[in-house]
Amino acid sequence: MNPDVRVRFAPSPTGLLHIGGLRTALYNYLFARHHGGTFVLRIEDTDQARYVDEAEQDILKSLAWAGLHPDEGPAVISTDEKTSDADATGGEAKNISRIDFDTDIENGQGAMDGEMDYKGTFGPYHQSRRRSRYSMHAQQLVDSGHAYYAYDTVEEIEHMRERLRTPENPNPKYDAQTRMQMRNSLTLSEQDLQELVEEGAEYVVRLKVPQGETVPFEDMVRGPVSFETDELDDQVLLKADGMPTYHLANVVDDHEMKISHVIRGEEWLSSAPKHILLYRFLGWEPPVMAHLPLIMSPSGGKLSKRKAEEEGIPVNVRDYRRDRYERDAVINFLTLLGWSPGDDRELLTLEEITREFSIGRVGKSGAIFDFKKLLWFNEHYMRQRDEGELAEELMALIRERGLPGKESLSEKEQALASDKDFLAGMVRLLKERVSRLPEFLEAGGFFFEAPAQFDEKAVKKGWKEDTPARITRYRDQIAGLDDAAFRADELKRILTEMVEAEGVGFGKLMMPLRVAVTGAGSGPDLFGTLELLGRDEVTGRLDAALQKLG
RNA sequence: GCCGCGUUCGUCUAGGGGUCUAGGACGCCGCCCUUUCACGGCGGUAGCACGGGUUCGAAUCCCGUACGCGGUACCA
Repeated sequence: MNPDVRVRFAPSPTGLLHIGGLRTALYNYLFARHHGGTFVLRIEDTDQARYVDEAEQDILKSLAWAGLHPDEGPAVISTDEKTSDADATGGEAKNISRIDFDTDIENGQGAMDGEMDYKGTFGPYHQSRRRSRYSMHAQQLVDSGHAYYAYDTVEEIEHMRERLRTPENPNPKYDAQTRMQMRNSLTLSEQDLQELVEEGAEYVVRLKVPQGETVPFEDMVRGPVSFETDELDDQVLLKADGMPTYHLANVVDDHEMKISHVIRGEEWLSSAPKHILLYRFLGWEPPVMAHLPLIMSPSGGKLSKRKAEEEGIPVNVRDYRRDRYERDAVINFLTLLGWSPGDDRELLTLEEITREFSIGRVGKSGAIFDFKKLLWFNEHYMRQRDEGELAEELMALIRERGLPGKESLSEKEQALASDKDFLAGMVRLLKERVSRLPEFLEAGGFFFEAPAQFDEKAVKKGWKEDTPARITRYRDQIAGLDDAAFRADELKRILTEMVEAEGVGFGKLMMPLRVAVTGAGSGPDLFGTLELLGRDEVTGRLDAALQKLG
């Protein structure tokens, strides 16, 4: 147990939580829990232009759904959604403190104005509320000669790039070579500078990257990595709107929040040297870094929203929540996308994973999102669950979105949809045949309503001239059964007796019976289905089918 | 273009010089079970990117090539 281990998940509220983001959060969580450390959630809302209002709530809810409860960070505000609080390791909730930030409310962002609930004492956990710290440290960097003010407009920078752009160098940098040709505190005269300040000209603060240095560091996933400073550009640290860029904010916050390990996606690897430089110039000890391999789309490349959707993969965690994926399945699947316990085990609980997790066993190469495998995990965990529980979820699902392909529910459907025993019966019959909860409704539509049409192929194959007579005889037999006798085994007994007496195969009667009652040529156990439907419903459907099919 | 990172069955991976004629899982195919379809059981298919080294011996170490991915913003 190492209480000094402090990690953070630091999403930007520019959109709904991405499934790849969830994995990053998961690995941070696992690392923290494994070491008995602290899992911090920090909101990196420094990009005003891309801020999405609902994003933060979505992040909070998605993490809660996944069972990854931060020890520190913004508290979940609305609790309208059913979430499982079962934290596998029973991570005790730390005290919730109500903090009032007088100096940091300078940039109120609507609902985030004023007081806010945070867990933990290193807050505020919104970067937009920590502005004064960034400008203070930016100033410190300027004073120590490691950063400078730049007054170039975006147009001027673009002109510089255009001027210098060649086929060999398509993206000229603002660096040691070019900065002396630009308008900044390194090139402008004292007087010009003074004037600019007086007229309140917009400026940014840029990192003054030293020349000819090698920045080596040890990555927990990749081992030794190094970059040349000549390849880096003079990264903007403080934007013209006064907000810090990710690079500054992330370094300042990680230091102030005593983050010991930075575990993030590989897309950050190339900016790691800039961060190392910042730590050095600020006189701080950098945290240990770990860059996780990316999750890839089946067609290659980062699993982007567009790509994923083209390939039928849900990307937003919200999609998984909405379609009632099993939490354990998603976690199990995501865990194994880049990590393995080192042996043949694949079905692992959060508790087991937490116990055994180590960054050392994280792979180095990108992992393609194998949707079919996720489905396999989902089936596994779903089938393990209690039928009554699944029935209740189905009930909620129907209440939320009705039945597939239906505008509204009839009175009868309404009644069935709120009959837990009926739904549990459906679950029992369909459990082994569906991959996701909503599929119960798709595969079991006939439980709610008699078939409007009959599968053509099945009719052609099973409905012969002598069929109606046989169906009628069976119908009449079971119509005489009282409620207690209308049971699967009895219904089967009767049918068996009948086909044996007639000297024909079982399917001769079973098949058309299935078509008549369910409309399809295949499906769940027929006799269980008949029992669940009940005598009156079954005989009614048989009468209707006899009429329609002749 | 430049920089960085990576490369074991279609996919996720085990493997860290000999025990590898490379193991598991998903997928796919076949067989069995069976009232259909599933589930389940059994079996099968398929891989060390390529080329050089090092070594008695390389999937494992080194170099190069190819390919892939990421970065190259006043986005994160």
